[in-house]
Amino acid sequence: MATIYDVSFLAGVSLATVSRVVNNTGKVSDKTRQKVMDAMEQLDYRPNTIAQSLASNRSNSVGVLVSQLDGPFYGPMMREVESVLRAANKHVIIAAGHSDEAQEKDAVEFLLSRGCDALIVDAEIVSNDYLVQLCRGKTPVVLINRMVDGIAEYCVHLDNLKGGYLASRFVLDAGHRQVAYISGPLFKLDARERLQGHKQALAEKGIPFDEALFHEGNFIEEGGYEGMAKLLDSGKSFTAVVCANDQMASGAIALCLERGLQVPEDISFVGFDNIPFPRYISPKLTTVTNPIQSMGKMAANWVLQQVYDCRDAVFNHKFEPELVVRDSVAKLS
Amino acid sequence: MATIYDVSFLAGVSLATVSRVVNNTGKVSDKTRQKVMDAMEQLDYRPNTIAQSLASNRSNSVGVLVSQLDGPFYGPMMREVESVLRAANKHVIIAAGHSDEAQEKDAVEFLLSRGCDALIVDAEIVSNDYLVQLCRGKTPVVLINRMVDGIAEYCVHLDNLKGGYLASRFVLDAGHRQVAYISGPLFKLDARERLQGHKQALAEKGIPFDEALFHEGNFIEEGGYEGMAKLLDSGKSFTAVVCANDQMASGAIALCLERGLQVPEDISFVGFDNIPFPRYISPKLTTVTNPIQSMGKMAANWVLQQVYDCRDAVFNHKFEPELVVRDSVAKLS
DNA sequence: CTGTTAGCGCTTTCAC
DNA sequence: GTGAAAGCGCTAACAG
Repeated sequence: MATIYDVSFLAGVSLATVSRVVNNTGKVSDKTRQKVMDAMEQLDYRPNTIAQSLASNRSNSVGVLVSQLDGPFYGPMMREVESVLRAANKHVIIAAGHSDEAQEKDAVEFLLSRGCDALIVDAEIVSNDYLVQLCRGKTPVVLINRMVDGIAEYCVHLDNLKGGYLASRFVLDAGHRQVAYISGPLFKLDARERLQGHKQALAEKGIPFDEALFHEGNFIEEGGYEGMAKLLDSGKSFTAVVCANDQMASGAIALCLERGLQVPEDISFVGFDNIPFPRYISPKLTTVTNPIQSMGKMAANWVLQQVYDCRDAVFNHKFEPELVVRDSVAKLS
Repeated sequence: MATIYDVSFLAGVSLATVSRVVNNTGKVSDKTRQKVMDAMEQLDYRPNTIAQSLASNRSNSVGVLVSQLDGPFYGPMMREVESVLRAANKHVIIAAGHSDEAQEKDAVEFLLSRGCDALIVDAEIVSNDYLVQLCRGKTPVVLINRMVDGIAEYCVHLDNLKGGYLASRFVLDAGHRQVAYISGPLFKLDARERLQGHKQALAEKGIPFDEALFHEGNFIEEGGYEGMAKLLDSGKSFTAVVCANDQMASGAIALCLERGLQVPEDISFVGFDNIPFPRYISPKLTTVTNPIQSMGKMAANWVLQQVYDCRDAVFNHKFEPELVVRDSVAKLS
């Protein structure tokens, strides 16, 4: 692999000049530039980015921490992040936290020690204090899917409460009065917020929240499936189920179909997230959008702006969910 | 940020000694080691990985190229890759090729110039020649989902032909004789191989391949949906559809349900890949497994072994698909 | 077992 | 406009 020395020698100029044309910085005469370009071409020179990083104290890489790499949720977000960042020639280093505190912290350390110029973090477990500390650190950080007091300016998040409210409100407006709720794991903030939205919608209609119609799931299909079984077996009657995400809704619907229940004739369903798949199942799932792609893009652009001062986007902190009405809720009234 | 100098000064030892304890290489007396450890602790020293890389000519990072970051397919693979590699303290740098030749090449360049110690590549478009060239290069490469003559030892792939055969064979054995086929885009090798398996199964039963019952889709839901519409509208009759992946099968089934067709009573379906979601739709999709996770894990382990000489796994090149029988195929005979 | 000493390949003042 | 030279923080002979 040719080095900058080889190029400077071949072109008959100094190191500094080669560096200038490589980085397109400083003034270089056209003639010199051409000589350098030719030499680079001839040697198939490509800068050693490691050396660049060491010398310039910039790694040109940004670390992304998500809780999982699989599943329908983070893929679309990462897609946007990668796409924005690579267009700007920045590297994306990924790490997964797997919803485990030690792993999350470990991943952050890992990314930090890698010398990432910035971090995009979707942390589920670590404490607010830890995040505050992190944001106060030297490396710029943007937090996705989380709103932490005191560092709100680094947070990009969805109004989950409103989303939960919209979902439940829709079911209620359709005339349902006995509404079950399959929640995400309550150690996750978004799960708590969505539940809170549900309770708020209930309260507005003067319906008391009934613990017997509540199940704490895990945000994946299995959890919805099991939760639904529990709910059904409890003997409590209900005509609709609000699920804290689409994956659990799918699992729950699957169980209903297995037991010969019609959706939405016998039981209505609402989901959350608007992931791609449920559009293709029957009945099409009514749900609430979660603009995770936009959030990913926003985070990436913010990094670009803050760290590499390219572009200048307005930083939108709070994203609004919207109801997507499809076919899984029956009108009762 | 403390440097190795600070540590060596505080501990009263040389740079080399500090380096030795950091890397756990060479012999260091317990007493000295302890002094160094204390100093590191006290200074909250963390090695600068960029400098390490430059000096050791190793980046401790491996590049992963996939065609997309979203979708149900690559997530599980990346999950395994990340998990294996991070456990070994290696960084995972990702890039997406988006099924575009320029972008794929670009991504490879990108990863290479980053000084990745190895590459795990799922390239769909670039030519075999390009890949041969790449594999002959200095950086070790493992190719996923592709079998290229001459560099077979670097390939990890699925026997797609067999998979296609299994799917069609099952439908045929169930008594279906008019079988439509919704293919993946034929510029992709796996799509071609699966189709070939289909044709082989057909041939075994003495059934001629009928162009009118064939649709070239795009491996995503929309393609299945549209292909199904085309097939249905063509007026040709058929009792089963073999889809080259589950996503298209889902789209196709969705269209059937919209049109009031029963699955599998009116039309039977088989998919391919065994992605998580379709297990939760109705009817549960009969499909063929694609052990993409195992392939990811295998690739990562190979890298570990080859590049970092840890572990010693047997390198399994060819993975076998298996039929998963669920409820989407009706028995006709 | 420990220290000395060159670099790794590039950026970046500071002169000229 | 261009060049000289001093590092960036660490590894890896080599010597002792």
